[in-house]
Amino acid sequence: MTGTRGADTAQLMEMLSASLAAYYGDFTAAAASENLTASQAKTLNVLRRGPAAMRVLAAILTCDASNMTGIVDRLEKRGLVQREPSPTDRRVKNVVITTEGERVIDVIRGKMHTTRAGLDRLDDEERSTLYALLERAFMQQPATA
Amino acid sequence: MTGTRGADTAQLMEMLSASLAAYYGDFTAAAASENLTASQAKTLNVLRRGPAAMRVLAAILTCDASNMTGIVDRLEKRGLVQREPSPTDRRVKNVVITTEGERVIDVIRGKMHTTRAGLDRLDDEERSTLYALLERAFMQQPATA
DNA sequence: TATTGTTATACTCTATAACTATA
DNA sequence: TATAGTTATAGAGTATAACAATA
Repeated sequence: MTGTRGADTAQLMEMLSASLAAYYGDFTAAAASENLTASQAKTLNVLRRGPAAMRVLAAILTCDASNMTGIVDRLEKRGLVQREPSPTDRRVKNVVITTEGERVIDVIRGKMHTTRAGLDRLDDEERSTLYALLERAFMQQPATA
Repeated sequence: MTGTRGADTAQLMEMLSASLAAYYGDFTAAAASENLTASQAKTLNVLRRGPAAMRVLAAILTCDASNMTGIVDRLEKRGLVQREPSPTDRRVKNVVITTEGERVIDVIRGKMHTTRAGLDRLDDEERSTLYALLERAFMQQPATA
């Protein structure tokens, strides 16, 4: 665990790439099993924590605002989210997840068996270490939060 | 680094999700700066290590074989890859990266400033640890390699 | 004037099904 | 029969530009 092998930047980026691809594949498959695309599931995942304006959603999903219209349209058509007018700014529409939407995203999370099995191979201390290292490397960008 | 905070599965999966978004956003932006989509750049990245048949590429990129036709078409039209007939099986076409393709994917890798800066925050031992943990968690799936 | 959300447009990615040429 | 690659098709994601309503 303290060796130097496999620690140069190129190899680490390859490992990150492969790991994140595995995670993303697991997420996409779980979403597909509920007939949702990855973008739709990601949107539900964000809304799971609370309502957000269209513009805010687009910023979080790093896509153009015009894309959110279609994504939210499809989620709304399936009754997984709802558009509500903002009380404070009549230009803004807040998107709210429905009870059914919460149910579906929770099911998807529960279906990420590959990721869960992988994380289960780590003990508590290793999981804390992994969390801390990812946080250091990815969550402290100067102006990307 | 040995604390227990932030180590439960749900939080760790959130951190993975956020890390993925940061990494993928960095990669996508770098690819876009060279007028390539993420799928096109990912294909070049795979071919950087050697030729591969259409079918094999599709398996690695986890998409249907029919998708590769279009992706490789566009890369070929820009002179970044070439289709070559397999000497051993006349059904198979091997896709080979060109010198220009190698140049472009190397440029893209070099432009992943956010990811590189993040990894630079870790010292050698931390990088080795991160590599080992990711390998344990994601690279030892029973039948997904 | 600037901003929010939408529409229109064009391109890319994606899976499914059907096709061809091989094996 | 089965497999490799392609084509046709349709749905979804994506960015750009232009627009109406609101700030």
